[in-house]
Amino acid sequence: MSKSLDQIDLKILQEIQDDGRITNVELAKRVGISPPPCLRRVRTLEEEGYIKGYRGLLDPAQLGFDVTVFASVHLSSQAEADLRGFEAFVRAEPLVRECWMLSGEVDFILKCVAPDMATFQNFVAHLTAAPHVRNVRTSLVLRNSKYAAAVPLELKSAAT
Amino acid sequence: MSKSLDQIDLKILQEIQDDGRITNVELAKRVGISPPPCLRRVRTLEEEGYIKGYRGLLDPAQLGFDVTVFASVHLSSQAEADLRGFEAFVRAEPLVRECWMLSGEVDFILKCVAPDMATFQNFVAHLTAAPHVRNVRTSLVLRNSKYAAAVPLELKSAAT
DNA sequence: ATTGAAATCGCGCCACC
DNA sequence: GGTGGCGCGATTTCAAT
Repeated sequence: MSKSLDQIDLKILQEIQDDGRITNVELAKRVGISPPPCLRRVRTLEEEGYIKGYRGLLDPAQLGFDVTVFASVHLSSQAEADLRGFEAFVRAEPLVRECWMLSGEVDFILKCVAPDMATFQNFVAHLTAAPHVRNVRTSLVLRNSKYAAAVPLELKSAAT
Repeated sequence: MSKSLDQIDLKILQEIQDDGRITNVELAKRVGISPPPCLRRVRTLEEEGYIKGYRGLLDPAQLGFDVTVFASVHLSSQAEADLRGFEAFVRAEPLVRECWMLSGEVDFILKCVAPDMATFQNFVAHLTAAPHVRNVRTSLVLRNSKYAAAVPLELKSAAT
């Protein structure tokens, strides 16, 4: 299915990660090939799963979502079925934007976004009452210091 | 600068957040207006800062970045200058993809991505030695349970 | 087998109503 | 907010290496 990527593929991924709306013509110019093979490479990268999708980045604060909170959740059970149950719960909760299962003392970390504190507190009440939730610790985000794209491709560009 | 958004604007933002490469023609069809005014709205939303950019989403695991870690960092100083200094440090570190300043007992939470554990551990050594870093606690991500777009616009679509 | 060149087709984007 | 139209980019076909 997926073979090795050459330098051109890596450059394509880097450009697309940086600007999801770059035109194929411009992309081809930047990576040093002509548009048709460039487009074929992009399609292949999409099909093979390197590119999972494209998103517009919205500004939560400007849209009235002033409250961002990280929540650490500890469950009373680590049985796979219970973990799956908790994942289903957070997937159904619009306020939860990201959920990561962790090793160590905390089982899950949630990134939550809400229009105001009251809405968030109401959600925390639901969260605390969810099955097998033993402990919830929340930390309010004061400000975002860095928000880079998901993959540090520059670490790989150097390698062959 | 920014006024209130109507239902059409919200629908546009939702579609763009979901698919950053949607064509203007398709977008116009979905929100129920013709392409030219639709494009004008998008440009306005971009200029006013509701849309901050567009990104392709890459799959870290498929690209050989198998290690995702959340790091909690506690500083020995909360002076603004020292906070800014720490922010400058993480912005220069490719492994750090996100950094959030928090209220409560932890000062910062970092989302880090690395190709392997050795690379990450090497980074932690640098991090621990950074100015005013008192304490670092790391949690390895076992799996990602949810990764939604940044803003839960569906919470606002209902409102007028 | 993969690239690049040419040609077609649809979209982005500007005019104006 | 809608209509019309021009030019560019996306996409396919095909020749060439």
